[in-house]
Amino acid sequence: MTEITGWLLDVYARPGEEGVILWLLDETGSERYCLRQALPVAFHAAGPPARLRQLWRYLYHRPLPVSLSRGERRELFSDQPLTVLTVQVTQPAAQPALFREVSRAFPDLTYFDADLPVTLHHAAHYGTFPLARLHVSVDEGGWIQELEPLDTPWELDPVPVGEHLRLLTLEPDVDPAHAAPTRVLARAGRASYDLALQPSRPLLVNLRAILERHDPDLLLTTWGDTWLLPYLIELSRFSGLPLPLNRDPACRPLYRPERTYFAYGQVIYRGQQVYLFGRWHVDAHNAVLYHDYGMEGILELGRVTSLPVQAVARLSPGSGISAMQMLTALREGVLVPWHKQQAEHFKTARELLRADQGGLVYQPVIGLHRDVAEIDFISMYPSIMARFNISPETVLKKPDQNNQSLNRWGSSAAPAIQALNSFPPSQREGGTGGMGDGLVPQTLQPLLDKRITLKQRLVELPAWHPKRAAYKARASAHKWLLVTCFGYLGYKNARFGRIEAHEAVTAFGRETLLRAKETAEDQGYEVLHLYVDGMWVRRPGASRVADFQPLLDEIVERTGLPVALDGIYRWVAFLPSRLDARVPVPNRYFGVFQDGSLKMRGIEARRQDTPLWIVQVQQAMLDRLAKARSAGELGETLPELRRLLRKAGLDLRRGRVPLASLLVSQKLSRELDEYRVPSPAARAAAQLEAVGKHLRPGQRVRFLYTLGEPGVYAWDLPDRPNPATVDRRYYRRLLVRAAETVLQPLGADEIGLWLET
DNA sequence: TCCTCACGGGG
DNA sequence: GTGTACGTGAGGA
Repeated sequence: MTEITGWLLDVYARPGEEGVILWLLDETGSERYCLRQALPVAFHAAGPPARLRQLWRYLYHRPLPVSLSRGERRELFSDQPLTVLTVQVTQPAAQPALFREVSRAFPDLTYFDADLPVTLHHAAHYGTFPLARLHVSVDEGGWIQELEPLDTPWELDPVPVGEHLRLLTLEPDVDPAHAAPTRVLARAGRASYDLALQPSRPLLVNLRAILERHDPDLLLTTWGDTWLLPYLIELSRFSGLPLPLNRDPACRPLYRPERTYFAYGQVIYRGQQVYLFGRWHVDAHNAVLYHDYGMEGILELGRVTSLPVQAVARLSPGSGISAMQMLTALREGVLVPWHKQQAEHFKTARELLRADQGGLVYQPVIGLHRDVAEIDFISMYPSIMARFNISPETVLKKPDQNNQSLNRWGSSAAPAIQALNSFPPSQREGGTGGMGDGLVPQTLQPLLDKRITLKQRLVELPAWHPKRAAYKARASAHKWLLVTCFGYLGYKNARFGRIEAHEAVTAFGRETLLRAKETAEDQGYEVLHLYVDGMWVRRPGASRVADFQPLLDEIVERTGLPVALDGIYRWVAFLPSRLDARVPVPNRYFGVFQDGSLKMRGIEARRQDTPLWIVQVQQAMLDRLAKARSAGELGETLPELRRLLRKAGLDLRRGRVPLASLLVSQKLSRELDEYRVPSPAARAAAQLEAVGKHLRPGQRVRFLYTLGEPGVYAWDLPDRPNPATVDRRYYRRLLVRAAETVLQPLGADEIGLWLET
């Protein structure tokens, strides 16, 4: 028997084999072990007893060894235990095919635990997760006989794998979507190799030598999913020269096709993916939010979701939160439904009318305000779910029927909302994440706790501290999980979703914000604006953090939810609608905090489709405003802003603005033939289509506005655009518009005239 | 004036 | 392997 202590890299099932494969990195960092372990994987079927007996006979006579048993299980939405037929296999890799067959032969039965990733079974069974510290006992045949996890996903400072994790980066010299790469740069530790792509023989020989010499645990590429790995694999196949991208020789790289889907209110494109076995492949350009939280965030997501690192890198946070909920269910012995078969409860017409209210949004007081404090609820919706135990299975439980007091929403409000008034938040029990909580709050609570601790650490650590960046990335990864968790409640295909729970959360949110508003008004504040989970308040004489502390404390007392002072503005400007200057809009504003930092929302500089040059000019103007010590000094900045703008106008006229800074980048929302009105982005995409470059919905297209038809020039066309064709008047309009946004609150008008000489 | 299309928010 | 809100602004018919 061999004893090994180390970090878990991966768990997966090999076709045709018993149990699962585990890759372990030992604690000295010198060895990688490929081990095997038994893992029983089971799914359950429920239905009429006669049909279950038929299924039993059907499975009994099949060649694949399965063990069948009858039993009772808990189903989330029912108080009664459910009788199920449990089908267990010893070859986890065989389960998907077996289940497909069964569900086709017996489509009338209800299935549970049927389509879970094998890592979830392993996590639920053994308490594992990627990069978990494990102690294992291994027999002579390489089978794990005992496994003991030495930490949990909730460890704030797990023993760092750090330098032990060997990294190889591969990077082509140019973006393959725009030009044909000629070289690829490989780096491992201090070594770096510049390899020519042609001729291919030495390329493959060298790459193979590099892979064998460094034996990386992580292959970090740019465009590795969408181009480099498929290219190399094809090259290797064609030439017959082996290229050991996988560490596990028994497996071949796994391809997943490109796809386009709709989520978060927009079309999202995810390129083709290449998964490796025995080592991780992450393509920084095809990974979700890589720019936001990087590898550190991906590893954190792996730890808390227990999904494989290669998967979390490419999955939306929605699947992460979904995996966590399934894990909670598995551990609690609650059945995980196959797909989502939970229909919304029938609604009366009146209920439909009030349904689907979102967050509370006020119209701000237009104009410039000084000494305004912004108070935000921390992770408001997740906090509400945890605090008030809102979960798909708890939300329809009848509240105390004796209490018939009318609430703000009238008598048609959902029971959960009545419960809100029956139980003032500050007195209500529960929501502690302990036993007896709903599935969703139980899943959320440790996440909320960990995120808050991470953020506390960030406040305590000095700016130079080396751990800061990692904490920041991890906190950011958590943020996304928490944000999507709320949306997932209302998603019709979520396994553990229910629209009523979603509505209950927003109802609690509105009530919470209203209580905060009342609290502020009771303390003599003027409330300038409310937005979903934030509040802007002002009171003469209150301008320091300590002045607002009593208000914060009282809000926590009255709502039961955590709040934070986002900051105190020296001044903040709420902008009017462009279409009607008398109408305020809820989310267009900018301001400067007391520490001199800027905050802006909804203006040009925040938009992804604003040309870089426009962003830079607007940002420069805002930076200048931020230098004013007080709102009173803002007027004095006008001459300098005027100079800035004139110079920008002159740069444009004289052709001194780099074309690349004038590029607009927009996402295609549909296939080209589906446009009823061809948008500029669609016209640019059509130009690319004409030269054989097809773009899918969700992909970005970069273009310039040009004179004449079709009015745009796609940046990725083979020929460089002629600078003389740039539509300068159009860019001038964009410039004036962006300047107006900034200057409007200062009372400056006729901005266009500033550009005349 | 109406229609279509693209973007943001969270921290 | 997944969140089909909702409002604003821009541009063209």
